[in-house]
Amino acid sequence: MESTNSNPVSWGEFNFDASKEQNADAKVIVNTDTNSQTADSSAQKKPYQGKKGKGQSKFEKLQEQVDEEVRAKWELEQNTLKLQLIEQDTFDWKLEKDPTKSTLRYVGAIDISYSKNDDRKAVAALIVCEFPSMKVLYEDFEQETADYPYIPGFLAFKEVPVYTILFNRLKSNQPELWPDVLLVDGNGILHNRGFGCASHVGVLFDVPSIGVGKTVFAVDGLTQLGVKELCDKYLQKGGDLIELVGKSSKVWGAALRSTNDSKNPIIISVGHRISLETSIKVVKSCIYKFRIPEPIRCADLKSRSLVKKYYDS
DNA sequence: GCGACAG
DNA sequence: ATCTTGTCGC
Repeated sequence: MESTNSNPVSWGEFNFDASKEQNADAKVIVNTDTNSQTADSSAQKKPYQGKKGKGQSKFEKLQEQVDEEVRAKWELEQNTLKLQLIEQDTFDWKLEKDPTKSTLRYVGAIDISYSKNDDRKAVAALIVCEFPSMKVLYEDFEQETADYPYIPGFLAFKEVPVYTILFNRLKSNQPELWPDVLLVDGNGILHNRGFGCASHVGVLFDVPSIGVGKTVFAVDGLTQLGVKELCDKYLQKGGDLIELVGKSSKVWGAALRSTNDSKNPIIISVGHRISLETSIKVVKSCIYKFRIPEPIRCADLKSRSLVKKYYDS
């Protein structure tokens, strides 16, 4: 009867079993240091390797921080999980009042902030807000030491471990607050393999999810600058939203000018079990007075203040 | 082949 | 992601 979320969750060579976390009051920090840096682990992982040549681009340097083997494994993992991806509304709630359906009630959000002194030290936060009041009903956070640096195209593999802990704790402590929809900082299907962090998290935890980014991930001809130009042109006409259509004519997401005076748009893409149309509605409804949707902003503020408190003070 | 790449 | 200074607006 636990088919919704398997526990423990495993990906790649790792296993995370947050069910071990007994001291699970929300708003209580539990330090789960899963990586004991034993000198002789069988690991062939080479995180945070130093750079090599000097003629390399930033991108090459990033890419070389994990083995070919690891990247191949990650791509396989993404392509496998992608088989479960659903890009349409698969839930029984509506944003509007509807006698035959329930109303959207819980909007979740996750975010991670990193130490300025140590790339690996971070604090992740999980927030659940009541919709549409945006009142915070639940907040939890977790310190972590990341196994890998940020690799474009593989963001999920850096962030999912700590999210797993947070979601398992939510499930065991306050299952009634399980989010109807989850906002993830990062992209959903707007990704070079069509399976960004938001989709990854959505499939893994079987929750409708939406990717909300602050910049454009270049794919299928879409670029930060190109979208920027389109937005400027479109905004002159008074619009607040443009679809992100790639050279292949595929619609990858949408750029939304979320507030009247925001210079840059936010990038919305389908995560899992939701359509782009509904994703846009949800995100718009979660904008309070800032460019970033309130739940994500709360998670961001929370994790940012804690990472400062625990690592940079 | 080269360049471009969420957080 | 993180670091910066000032500046505009409620």
